Amino acid sequence: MLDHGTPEHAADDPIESLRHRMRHSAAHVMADAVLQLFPEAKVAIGPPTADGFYYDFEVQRPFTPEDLERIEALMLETINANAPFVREELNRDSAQSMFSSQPFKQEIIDDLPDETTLSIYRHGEFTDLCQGPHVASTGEITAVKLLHTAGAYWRGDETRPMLQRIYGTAFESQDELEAHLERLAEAERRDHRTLGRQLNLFTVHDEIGPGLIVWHPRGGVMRSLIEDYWRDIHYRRGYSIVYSPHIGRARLWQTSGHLDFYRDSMYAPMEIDEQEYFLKPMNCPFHIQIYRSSLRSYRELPLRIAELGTVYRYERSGVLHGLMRVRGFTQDDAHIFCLPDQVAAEVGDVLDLTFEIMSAFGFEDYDIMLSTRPDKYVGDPEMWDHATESLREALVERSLDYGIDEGGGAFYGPKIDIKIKDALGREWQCTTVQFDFNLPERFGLVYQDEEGNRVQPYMVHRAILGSLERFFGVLVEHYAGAFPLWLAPVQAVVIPIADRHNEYAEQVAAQLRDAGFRVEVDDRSERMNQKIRQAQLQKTPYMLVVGDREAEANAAAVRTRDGDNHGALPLSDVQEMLKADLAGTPAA
RNA sequence: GCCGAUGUAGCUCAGCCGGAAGAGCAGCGGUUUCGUAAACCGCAGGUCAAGGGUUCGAGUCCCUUCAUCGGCUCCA
Repeated sequence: MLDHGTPEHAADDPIESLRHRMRHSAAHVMADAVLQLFPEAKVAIGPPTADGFYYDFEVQRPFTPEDLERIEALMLETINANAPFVREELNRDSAQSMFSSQPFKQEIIDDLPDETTLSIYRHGEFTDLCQGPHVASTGEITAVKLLHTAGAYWRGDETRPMLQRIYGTAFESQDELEAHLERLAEAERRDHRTLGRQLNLFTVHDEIGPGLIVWHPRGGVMRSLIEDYWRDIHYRRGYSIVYSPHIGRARLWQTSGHLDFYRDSMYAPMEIDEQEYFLKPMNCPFHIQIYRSSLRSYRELPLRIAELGTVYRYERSGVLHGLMRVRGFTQDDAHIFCLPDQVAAEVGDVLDLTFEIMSAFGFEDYDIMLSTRPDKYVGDPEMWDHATESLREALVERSLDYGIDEGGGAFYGPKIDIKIKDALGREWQCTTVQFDFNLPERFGLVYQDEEGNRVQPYMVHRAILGSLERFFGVLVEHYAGAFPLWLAPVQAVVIPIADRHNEYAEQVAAQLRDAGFRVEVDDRSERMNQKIRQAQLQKTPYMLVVGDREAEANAAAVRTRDGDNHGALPLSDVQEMLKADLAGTPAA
């Protein structure tokens, strides 16, 4: 097999480097086991990945869970045999004959540049084309586990054969492996699709259609809190907030180029008065029409037009995933039209805004990527350079670490993508800041400069949360459904101990509601224990237990969802406690 | 779209070799009025995803479609 390059950080970190070699070696041992059980199997590639390894095979029938058990058992035998990994270099001809029965290996050999030194690694009876590196012997694969199987195209190309991939992972100790499996289990417990149902936040329905979300009252409260905060901060940062329709005539999408280049992702047109209309897959053309609604002066720029714009895109059925990948979603979209000498400051402002917003939602770790001009591009190369420089400048000015994806920009402009890291360290793509040299040209955007010349403005497209649906999904998983007080759909539930306390419970709730809190009363004829359990399961931040003693004292016994019982507090103190909890949040 | 798995009550799931559709939770009715994570009794609830086929007989076997899940590819 082929090494696809050791990640640079792996070489620096001894543990990562060991894991990398161990997993790579485990992939060999797995292929060995598969060939013993399925001698007719054709092997493809089997690299280590960020947290494990896989190997792709072409086999007569897909692997079953029982197959995985047998393969894993055989792997353990090989590991126990502690067979050394032996590297050998060889020339192209002997490699070809060695792998004469392995067509994928032959293709790999054929595609390698002539000057490449071919090498193989052996352990026991098994030999694989491979650059290495590996551990010294199979016994050094300390803790290994096969996880699941999946289909995967040969070389990721859907016109090539579908292979069967087996995923597994390996660690330097059994403890580390178990910790990893525990992280996977924790991720499953946090799954926003499960929590979304349990906490009654949203659902998807067969009857409505795949990838289309309905937000329930509790999810709806949270969404409006997010939107309110978003609007407020955008107004304060000099954005104008607009609204645009969900459909537009074919001509608009013709001009924008979407019909030529994006049609596969658009919902089919509807015909009205012999005119074709399309559901919008993007908001840009509408914002551009706003820009074009008058002749713009340089004095008006920068013009920042923002919208929580709902778009519809046809996503292939196999890629839909809860809220993370849907067909109808709302982008927190904005388009900034500006002068050349405003570009750097505008980009910087977007970055600052991003970090402020993300931090409000508890995200503090980022992975930033700058993508530069690809081979095929539109627009003036000088404007490209200026734009790319301004992106870089904004990053450097803020001393931000960032990677560079050379040539990874869109055909219409360079961009910065920001991934946020959640509580489990998983990365989510949300924020994107992209220059666009295509649409201003297509729509003939201009402004009039000091000398009366009509000049094309710079256009920056940006979304910070990305889509409200995806961001909400990330938020659910980040907090595991235990939202901070300012976002919690129900901030406190009042729990009367017996029915005779219902009336007082309502008074408590009414007082807190007057103070602006979202409070419910659990007046079911159930025991207090049941009500507390329910509130815990709903991850309600505050439980206010009221019985005879509290009613007497105009108080409530405060329990927080971490299980702490704070005892009976006067209602005024309860309010203070909640207010203190809101300090430093957008609701403060 | 492709590979594989799955689809049974509102939810989570059992249902063996084809032979009378089940449980827990939720819901509803009643009893209970309780001090920090599940009171008790009862009732109701199903075109077994949809459509077709095989069979004396299909939740169970076969085909098609739809959806979901794990991936591939793509992406906010």
